[in-house]
Amino acid sequence: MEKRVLRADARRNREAIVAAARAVFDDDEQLRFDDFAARAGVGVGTLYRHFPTREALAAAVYEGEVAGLLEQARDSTRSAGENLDAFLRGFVEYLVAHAGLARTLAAVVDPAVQADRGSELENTVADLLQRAAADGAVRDDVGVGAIMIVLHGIGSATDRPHWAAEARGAADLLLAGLRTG
Amino acid sequence: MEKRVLRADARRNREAIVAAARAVFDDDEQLRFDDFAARAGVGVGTLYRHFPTREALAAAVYEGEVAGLLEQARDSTRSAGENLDAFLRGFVEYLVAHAGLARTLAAVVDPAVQADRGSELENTVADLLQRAAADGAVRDDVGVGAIMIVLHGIGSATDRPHWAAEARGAADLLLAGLRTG
DNA sequence: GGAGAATATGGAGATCATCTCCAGTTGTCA
DNA sequence: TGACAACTGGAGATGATCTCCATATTCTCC
Repeated sequence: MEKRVLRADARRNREAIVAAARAVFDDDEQLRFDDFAARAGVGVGTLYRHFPTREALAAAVYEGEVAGLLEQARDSTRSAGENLDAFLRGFVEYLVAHAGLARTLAAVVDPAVQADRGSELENTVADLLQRAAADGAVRDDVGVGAIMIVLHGIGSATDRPHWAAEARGAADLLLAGLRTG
Repeated sequence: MEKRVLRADARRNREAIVAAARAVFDDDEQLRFDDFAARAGVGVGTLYRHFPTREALAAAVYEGEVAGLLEQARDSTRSAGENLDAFLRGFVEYLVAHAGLARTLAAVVDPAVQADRGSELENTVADLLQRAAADGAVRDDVGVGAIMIVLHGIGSATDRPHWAAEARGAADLLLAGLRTG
C-alpha cells in the first residue's frame, strides 16, 4: 500500500486517466493501450508511469467502482441475512447494468491480485457472510472464496446470449445454497 | 461444422500441434504463439493455417479434453440426480487436477463461442439437469446457463491461493442450491 | 517570491509478438 | 508415373507495447 504523496499535476493526470478509462470500458470500446493516454490528454510515458500494465489500469477503475457499492453494504435496519442477500443481488444488478465495464474488468483483473491484497470487495463479503452465519441465517461451513468464485463467474460471462437472466439465476442458486442447513 | 477431409500430412500436423499445445497448457508454460509451431515441429504458417488464433487452438484442446469427461457422464446404474451430482463434482476434480490447463482454457476460450455452438459440455449438463429435474431431484426453475456460469467461475479462479478448496466449496453451494425446493 | 531540488511530463523510436504471403514440397488419384 | 491440388515453412511486413531522457512543472525553504 503506497504512501507517497503525488505532486498536484501527477494526481491530476492520474485521475484524468482513470476517468477516461472508465468511460472507455463502460462503452466497451476496444482501444490500443497507448490510446488511453490520448483520451486522457496525456503522453504515453505518463500513462505507463502511472499504470505499467492494462491490468493495473483496470484495477484502478475497479477499485473506484467497487467503493461505491460497498457503501450501501451495511444497513443497520436489516438483519445480517438480509444484508448479505441484498448486497449480492445488488452487486449482480450493478454488473448487469454495466456490462461493458464488467466484461473488461473480468477479462483483465487477475483474481489472484484481488485475493492477495484482500480486496475490499472480498473483505466486505467475508464480513457480511460471517455475520449472517453467526445469526444462523446461512450455513457456517462456506468460505468467502466460494462466493467470490461465483461472482467472478457472473462477471466474466457477459458475452453469453441471455447473460442477465443467467446471472440472476446463478445468484439465486448461490443464495439458495447458502441457506441450506 | 467442417466436413472437409484433410490430407494425411495436414492431419498429422494438426494433431501434432494440438498435442504439443495440450502439453504446454498443462505445464502452464507461457509461450509466444509462434513457438507452438516450433514445439510441434512445424512452420509458423502451418500453425496459422490450422489455428488462426490462440483461441482456436485452445478451443481444439478444450474439445479433446471435454470429450473424455462427457463419456462418463451418464451411468445407467445411478439415478438422474446422482448423475448430475457426480458429473459436476467430477468436472471440478478434473479442473483441480489440471490447473494449468484450466487456467489457459478459461483465460482463452470465449464463453460466447461455447454458448453459440451449444458446446457439448453445455448440452450434456443441460440434459443431466433436465433429467434430474424431471425426477424431482432438483428444482426445475434453473437454466443451464446459471450452472455454466458457476463452472466458468471455478475454471477461471485457478490463481487464488486456496483454489482447490474454494472450487469444491463453490460446487457444494451450487449443488445445495439446486436441491432447494 | 525566487532559487534550487525533487518530481513529473511527453512522444520519438526501439523492441518484439503476431500474422501474411508465396515459392517450393508432398500427397492423391487416375 | 504424371499432373494437379493440397499443404508447408519461414522471411519479413505490420503494428502494438514500452523505454528513455531532455524538458517542464511543482514543491520547499529562506
